[in-house]
Amino acid sequence: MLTPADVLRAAAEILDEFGLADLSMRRVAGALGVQPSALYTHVPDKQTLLAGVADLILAEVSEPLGRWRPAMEEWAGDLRGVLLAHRDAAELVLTARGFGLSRHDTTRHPTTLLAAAGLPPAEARVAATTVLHLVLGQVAEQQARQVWERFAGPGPEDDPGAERGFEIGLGLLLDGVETRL
Amino acid sequence: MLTPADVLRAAAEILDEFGLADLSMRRVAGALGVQPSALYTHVPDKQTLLAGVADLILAEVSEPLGRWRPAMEEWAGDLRGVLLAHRDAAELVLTARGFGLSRHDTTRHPTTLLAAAGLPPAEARVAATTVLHLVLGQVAEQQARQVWERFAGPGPEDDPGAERGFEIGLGLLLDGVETRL
DNA sequence: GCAAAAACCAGAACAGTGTTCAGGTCGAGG
DNA sequence: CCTCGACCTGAACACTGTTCTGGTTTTTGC
Repeated sequence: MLTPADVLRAAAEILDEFGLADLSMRRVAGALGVQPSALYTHVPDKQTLLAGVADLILAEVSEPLGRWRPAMEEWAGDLRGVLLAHRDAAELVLTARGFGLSRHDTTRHPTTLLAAAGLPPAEARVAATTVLHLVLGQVAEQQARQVWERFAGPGPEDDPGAERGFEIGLGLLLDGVETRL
Repeated sequence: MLTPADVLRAAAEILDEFGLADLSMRRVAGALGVQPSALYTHVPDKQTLLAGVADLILAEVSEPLGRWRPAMEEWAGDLRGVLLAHRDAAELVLTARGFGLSRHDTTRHPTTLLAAAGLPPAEARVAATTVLHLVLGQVAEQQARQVWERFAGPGPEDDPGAERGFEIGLGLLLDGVETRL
């Protein structure tokens, strides 16, 4: 017998192994040894399935405490690491947020972190989502390059310039936050 | 007789009118009074078509000059306005950048702007792409909400909070740039 | 001017997609 | 016991992007 959690897990494994483009309902069904139509007893449609997988991934990022700046740096770095650890994760999260049926409130923790540091609530919320967009944008671009390199690339070079760029961009934004305190 | 520009224009019109989800090759062909297979004489595949439409949209944003900060604010605001003027434009540009076959170098102008202001070239490039990601992320989220509101929403409320959030986020980032000068 | 080549388009087809629907099987509740 | 509901199969629908065969038209080379 199948459960919604089984379907989610199977979809997440297919995502990691074959990527978002090859994540079809038929493939998920095949991995579970079942007919495609059987999935719809546990999942309303593909969009909510994808949103569930996105939430599953986002649940992996930790919620560090302490002084606001190192905590924010750690949170952003952890988010980046989690996204990079799953194939096409950034694009998935972006589109899942687009569907609007993601249960995971990604900006909750960083918002409280910045608000506790003394930033006005409205600015804290905006700053948190800005950090999120920065990370999502950078990782999406990096993973898109990885897709392209899967066709013609020589090997999986880790591209340290990407991490350096991430740190610089995040530093700029957090410096801007610091002027507001 | 058809030209590649005709196909691009038709695709752009369908995007504005029906959205990215309904932008199919068959629909573009239908709008041009032609069979779907006829498109492939002028366009190699759908991905490059979408990239071309994205470039068409991005070509609309102006390249203001002058003191770096107001110029950056104007550029970012113009980019946001152009993206908001075309349905699903943010998602389109994000995925088109993902394909990597977009001819338009979106960050060229803001990078030179910041470099001319005295920012080190590496930081200038990163800061420019960070602003781009900020705008793309915010607009993508806003347009995703618009898609959802097309089903259940009462009317197209313009949501001034989104523009306010954009200004705050951009201000934070540019303040961070200012500390680097 | 004429033959050869290229460009252009129609129509059918292929393999695949998400989703729905009519049956059938099986375990739990009244 | 027997019904009801959950669960799954298998077939089907309406699409999608793309390719191939063929025919027509235009351009090119001599």
